[in-house]
Amino acid sequence: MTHSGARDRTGGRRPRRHDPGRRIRILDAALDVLVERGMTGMTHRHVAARADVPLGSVTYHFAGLAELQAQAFARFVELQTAVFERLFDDVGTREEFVEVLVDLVHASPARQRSAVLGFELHLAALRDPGLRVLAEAWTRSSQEALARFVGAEAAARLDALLEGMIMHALLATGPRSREAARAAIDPAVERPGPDGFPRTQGEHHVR
Amino acid sequence: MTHSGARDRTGGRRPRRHDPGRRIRILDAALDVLVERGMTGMTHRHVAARADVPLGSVTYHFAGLAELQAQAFARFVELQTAVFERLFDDVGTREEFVEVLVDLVHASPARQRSAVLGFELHLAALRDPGLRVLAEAWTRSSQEALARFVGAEAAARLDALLEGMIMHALLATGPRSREAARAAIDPAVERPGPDGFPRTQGEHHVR
Amino acid sequence: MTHSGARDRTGGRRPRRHDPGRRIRILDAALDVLVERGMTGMTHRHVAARADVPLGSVTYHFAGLAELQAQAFARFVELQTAVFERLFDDVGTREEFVEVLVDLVHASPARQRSAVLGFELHLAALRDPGLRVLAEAWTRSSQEALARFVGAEAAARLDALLEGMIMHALLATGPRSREAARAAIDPAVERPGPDGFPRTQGEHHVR
Amino acid sequence: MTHSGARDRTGGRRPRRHDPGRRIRILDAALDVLVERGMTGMTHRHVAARADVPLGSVTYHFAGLAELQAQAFARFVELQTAVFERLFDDVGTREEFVEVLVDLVHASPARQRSAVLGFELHLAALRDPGLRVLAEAWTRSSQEALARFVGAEAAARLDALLEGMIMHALLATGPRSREAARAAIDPAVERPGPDGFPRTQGEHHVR
DNA sequence: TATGAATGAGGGTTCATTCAT
DNA sequence: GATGAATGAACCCTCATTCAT
Repeated sequence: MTHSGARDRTGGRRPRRHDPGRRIRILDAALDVLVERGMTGMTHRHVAARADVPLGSVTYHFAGLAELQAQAFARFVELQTAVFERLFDDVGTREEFVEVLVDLVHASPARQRSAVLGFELHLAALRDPGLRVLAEAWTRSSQEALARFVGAEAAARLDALLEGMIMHALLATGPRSREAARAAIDPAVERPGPDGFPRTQGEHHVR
Repeated sequence: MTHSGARDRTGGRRPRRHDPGRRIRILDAALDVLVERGMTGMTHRHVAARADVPLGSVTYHFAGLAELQAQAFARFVELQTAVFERLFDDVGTREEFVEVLVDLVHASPARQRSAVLGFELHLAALRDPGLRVLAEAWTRSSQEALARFVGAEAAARLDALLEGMIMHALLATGPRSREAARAAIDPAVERPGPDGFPRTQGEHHVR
Repeated sequence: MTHSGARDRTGGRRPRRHDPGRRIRILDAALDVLVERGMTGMTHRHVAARADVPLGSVTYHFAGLAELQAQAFARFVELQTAVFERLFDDVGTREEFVEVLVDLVHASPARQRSAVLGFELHLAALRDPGLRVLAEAWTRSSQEALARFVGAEAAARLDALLEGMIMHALLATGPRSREAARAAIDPAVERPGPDGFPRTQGEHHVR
Repeated sequence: MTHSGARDRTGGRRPRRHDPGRRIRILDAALDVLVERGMTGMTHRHVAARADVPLGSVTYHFAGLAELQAQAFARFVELQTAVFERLFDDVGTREEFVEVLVDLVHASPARQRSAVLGFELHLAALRDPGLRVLAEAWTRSSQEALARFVGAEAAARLDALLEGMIMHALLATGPRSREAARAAIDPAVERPGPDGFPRTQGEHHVR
């Protein structure tokens, strides 16, 4: 098995001559499949069916399954980074910051989707170095977004706490109370120093 | 063509000796495979090869792949619960408790293994209600172990934090510093009340 | 494949030491399975499940699947011959004879069962000479039973007609009218000669 | 282990040329297998071997074994209907008609083949409603062909008689005498009415 | 004696991938 | 450029049969 010329796993978009939307549609379909059936179910055929394109179209646009997966994860990280950034756009006070984080761990369908994809990425990255850079990029961007409001170390801690809480929330049968979530998150958010809140203003152009 | 149009299957030739304990060995092999190749690689063949038994032996002992997976996860939860319990056997002070938790998030190979299995279980449970009860049992037993030293709510928070940190540690390329880990964990462990530490003494026989 | 010592396909009952009923129960279960799932479904396991005996019990009492099938068919022929004989026990007149035959082609559940088994035997016998003697025995006994009332040639014709009608009746969706059946059968039954009806009296001890 | 934990299937190497007509060849091979090995032997692998195509080719062209069987039976009915029609093309008199029918029950190899297929279809249809319509179509077309020469009720009777005789002929060890067959068939064919023979003239374009 | 354990063949099916069109 | 046909590996699973108990 020669890996059949997949570039560096995330690059190399290849054809794109016309109908450029099709490539994106396939990637989004791949993420849908990933959410619903897991890595095990991520096959050319399932993706093609989901994207409503012929089977050949998937193999045509992507050099192999591994590349399709890598690019799908890349798209996920890209989209998710933007979403995560925007999440804090209206945050002005510490209370608002905490409130957004509490929302974060509550499993709306959209949240659920991205959480599942994130965990799939994490697990896949454990065994595929090519995906590892994506996972790290995602973690870094998350922590950078948090670091607009708390210190770097606190951001890392907070990120870990949120990740664990989200995982627990995913599996919880009954809806978790916001109060419990807030009680967990609030202490992990630093009190604002004399320099106000948020800590750092300005540049948060991720990537 | 033989004497009849009947199914011409000829039976096996060399049945191996009676081998009690084979079931368990298959389950352990299944967990090994799960760690190394993920859910995607968890096939009858890989498991059989890992356990060094014929393919038919795996299908003989387990009614289907789903049952093999479920029982493998069940064995993981059972083993891990005991391990987790024992982790705190020698803990007498708050400092020792924190130290054990810091160890926990540092990725020794054994830790890494159980962490990966735990995350795989979490993800699999999302799509399989039958596994959900196992995942919940695992979470509950973890939190109960922690709750010997901190309150129930704190235990839940601590568990989430640890889970997130372990996942981050799994993916981190360089080794994390113990100090950073301690700085994250320590504040999440309640100060002992007037009733000393640990909170609850005595019986922690997990069943 | 050496046929593993099956006697002459129909003989050789083998153990019968105690619980002699079990062997019969297995054969009857085999016929049940044959009716419901066809030759394709006639497996040791299905038969064992149907007879409610352990799998090993089936392989123990029968030297191989072919022998089980052969003996099951033998039992069918034996039972069916007796049933067919008895069918005409109360027949005294030509009209009664025709009426019994009309009943015969009407698919009561019991009829349906034996018809299916008969056709399965026919088809299986095409490819297995060992079964062919059974099929011939069955045909012969049927025609002999009929020949108590009509001539030998007429019996053969009548038998063929009945067989074809039964097959058609099996597949017919709606219930066939008795009149149509009688209209087909009646002309195929000879008018009684001056020697009365039935033609031959006495010995019909089928063995 | 390669670059990833992904499914490590390597694709095929030497796709053969585009081969229209392969579908049909597979269906014909399936019928051959059905004749020789019965329903029990009708497997993807046997059919593939018979058609001299790779296993994957059979599963590619047919969504499942059931569909392969259904389409094979459909092809049989289609072909056989045409053959049966043509059988009577040169029939002008009642005697010729009877003679053709007598031929019919005599087991030439080609006859044998279609007879076996027909009986297999009958039996399979008993357990598969999807095949039932095919069996009915076949029966109907047979009777319609006969009904060109005799009345509808007589056609049904004649069809049943022929079917039974063919089955008996299939199993008979020695060749049956034509006279016996004629003696059975002739009385079942109506005497031509005043309108001559055949009853209906002209167009017998089946479908 | 009777039965569960064990095994390798083979069952239907899905799949990544290649190639001709 | 884009796609269906084609293929062989591997998938899960069932099976007849043998053997130890």
